[in-house]
Amino acid sequence: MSLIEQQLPSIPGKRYFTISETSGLCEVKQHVLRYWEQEFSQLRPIKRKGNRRYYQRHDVLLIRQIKELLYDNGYTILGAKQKLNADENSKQIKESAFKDIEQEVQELIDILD
DNA sequence: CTTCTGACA
DNA sequence: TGTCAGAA
Repeated sequence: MSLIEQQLPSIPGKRYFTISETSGLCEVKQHVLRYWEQEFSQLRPIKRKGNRRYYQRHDVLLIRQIKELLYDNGYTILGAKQKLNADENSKQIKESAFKDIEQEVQELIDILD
């Protein structure tokens, strides 16, 4: 989406990534990743044996997005949270709007038949 | 050897 | 956010 995102290493075709790999993939320190996990409810890597974190592609993408908001567009953590929640809401709104239109189209089709 | 938690600067 | 200790 943004210029900086293009510069980060592309995500390998693996399913899970250790915190070490994720840190490298996103260029965000490990302890920061753990901290963000407390701040952003959207960020929830699955935990396995020994409480080790395993991140998936969407986690990596989310982290990159958060990093972009925080480091590149001077958002505060609170602002970034609100931004992400707003995006999530508009996404849901668009989805429900799509369903409504889909419904109306179907009704028009029925009328034409 | 890597990662985790908790504590403290 | 950075760093360290001690455990797993």
